[in-house]
Amino acid sequence: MTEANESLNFIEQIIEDDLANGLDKKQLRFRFPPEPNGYLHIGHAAAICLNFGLGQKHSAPVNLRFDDTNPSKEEQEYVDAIRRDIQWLGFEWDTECYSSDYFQQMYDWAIQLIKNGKAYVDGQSSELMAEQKGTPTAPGKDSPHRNQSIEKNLDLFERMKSGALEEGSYVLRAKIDMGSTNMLMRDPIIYRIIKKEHHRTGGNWCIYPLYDWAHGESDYIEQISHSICTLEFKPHRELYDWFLDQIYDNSNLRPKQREFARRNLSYTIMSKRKLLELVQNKTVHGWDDPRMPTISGLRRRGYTPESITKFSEVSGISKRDSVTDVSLLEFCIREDLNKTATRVMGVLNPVKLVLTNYPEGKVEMLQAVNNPEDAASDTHEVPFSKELLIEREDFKEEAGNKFFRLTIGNEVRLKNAYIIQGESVVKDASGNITEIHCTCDLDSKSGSGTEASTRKVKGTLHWVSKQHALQAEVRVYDRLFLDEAPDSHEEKSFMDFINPASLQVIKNAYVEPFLKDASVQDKFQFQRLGYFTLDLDSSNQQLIFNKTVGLRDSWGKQNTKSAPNSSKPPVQKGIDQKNPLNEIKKISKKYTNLSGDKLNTARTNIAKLAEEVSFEDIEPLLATAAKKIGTRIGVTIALGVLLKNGQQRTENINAFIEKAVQDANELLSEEAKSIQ
RNA sequence: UGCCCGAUGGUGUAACUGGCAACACGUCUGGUUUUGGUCCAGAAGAGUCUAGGUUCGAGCCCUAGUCGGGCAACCA
Repeated sequence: MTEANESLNFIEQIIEDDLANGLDKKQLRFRFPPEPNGYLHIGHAAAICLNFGLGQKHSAPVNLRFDDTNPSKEEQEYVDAIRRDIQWLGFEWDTECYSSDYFQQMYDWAIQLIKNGKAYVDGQSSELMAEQKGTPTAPGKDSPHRNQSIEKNLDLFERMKSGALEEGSYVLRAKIDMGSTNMLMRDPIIYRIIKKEHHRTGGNWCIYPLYDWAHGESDYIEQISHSICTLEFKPHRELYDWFLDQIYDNSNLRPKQREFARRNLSYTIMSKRKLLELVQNKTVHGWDDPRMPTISGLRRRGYTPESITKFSEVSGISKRDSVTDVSLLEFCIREDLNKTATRVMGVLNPVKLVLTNYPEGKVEMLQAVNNPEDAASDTHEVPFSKELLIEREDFKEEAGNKFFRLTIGNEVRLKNAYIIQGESVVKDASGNITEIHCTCDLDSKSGSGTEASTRKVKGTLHWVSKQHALQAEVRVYDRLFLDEAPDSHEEKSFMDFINPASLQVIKNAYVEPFLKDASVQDKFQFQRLGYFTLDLDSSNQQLIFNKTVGLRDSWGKQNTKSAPNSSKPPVQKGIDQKNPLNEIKKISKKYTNLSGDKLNTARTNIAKLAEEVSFEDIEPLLATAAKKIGTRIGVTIALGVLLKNGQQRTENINAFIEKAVQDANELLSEEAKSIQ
């Protein structure tokens, strides 16, 4: 069961309450109900972790149910992708279900509804029905077919089912209340005719139930105790319950629907429809493009299941709409990969470095620790030679002393190797550096234990041996959108905010030969750069890495001038509240909650602030409601200061003080007496 | 001019169900470090949308308002 003081989110609380009120914990059962019309994304991960997490916590089964009631949008490809993603996240479902498996049962219940006079067939146009539906502020009008005979309804419904009627010509509607304040209760449609192959039932049916009819009834059939969905379904709950009322049998468990807020991530979108658009218009290369917020995109990018479940955990569950900063997700993957990723060296933007005093043709194999965070980790060998490649940004001919890298005349350490000193550069005709010449302190080899090897130098650079390095392609990703909430702008489309530089392909990066045998999805830390994952486009001939996420970079941060992805400066929203009167009010409001030192401090602060206010400021506060003790005390203290500074006593003041003196609150009356 | 949700540091969540607002991310210092990473130590940052009310005491309860979101698909 739960730990004593662990705080529960409101969904867990509801379950605890139900259990406390007599629900048998053996009856707990949850479900995750995706529609197979797209890939799962990081927002779904929240729902997956919630439902499966609840299952784990209570040892209760969780069904995976495909909500496949609309054959015009759903495909087997999506079913497969969804199954794969959930399994990859590490969750196991109890039963794999399909709403389509219940079509017959739902149909039978629909007949029952008709026979009970609770449903009717309507043959009006959708335009006409929409018109009759009214608006949120105006009630609807009854359909002319609302009261036609049960026999006629049965007959028409049978003809809908048999395929005798045209697609779109007739629907079955529940007979509820066209005047309801809830639009969903205004005789909602239960069945429509769709003459299209279904991915599971093929051509068996040409009528398909709508969400509201299918979902709750599926929950009931599966005996789901808690049907958890997102907030936009809140108004559906009334209908969910109404439908259940029609078919519910006392001997069964009655599911309940509860809603939580969907999770949004900054700088991306979470709508399956819009993600599909990105795929179809080729903005990205597919649902699993590493820039996509899909589970499969994140996986390909290099995110681990642990990082995603951790993200869901720390993000929490609530009922208010919010946008979680993508930096939290990045923190989660760095945290995981820091502990697990093998450290290697790779140079993305190479420049040649020659060690002038290192013997021509000599090759040394140096030892590199695989992961300093893991004491049990092994080492691997890295070849070292006279000609190396280093990162172009790691060298400047001259630089200030804040630059901890290579300059002419300065010493730096080559990671796992020697300390070197910059001597000279070779440039091409246009002045670009083509070679950097250095001398190497041959006594300073890492791990040799010599005095030279333990010398402190200002910086450490990563490098690869030019003749041994493997050429590799590296794909560097930036956020897909330039706006924090790209689909929140009414006047603009999310497409207007596409980041044109979201993908940078580096064709000629060089990595150490150790990576020759890396397999797809292997994750590495390229030291000083970030975490990289071998992409599935790799072959024996060509290594291709995805940059999963960079290392935290306090140096880069100082140097980038407010690029689009730098956070905005803190807003000084308190500035106009800093006026002394407001401060006094603020402090006063809480005055009676304080005691001891805090009380004294508050009193001193009010008195100090009072020096800066005039009686005109204070005067309106003399009328403060009797109950606002704190404010009255604050006013009294301030008044004391003003009087001391020569403020004339007025009738108002005297009346205020007199009333305060007589107040039951001691703090107040004492304060008032002192200035009486 | 309807109904239903929601409102706590920059962001996301807490607050033992009414007892002097906590955690994480982010930001900023300092220390350690053969990764400007990690790790360690510390700091700044909200008085809980507003106004009334109930209470000895309100972020939690009540009332009204403000702001944000949802609701008029034969989508889910």
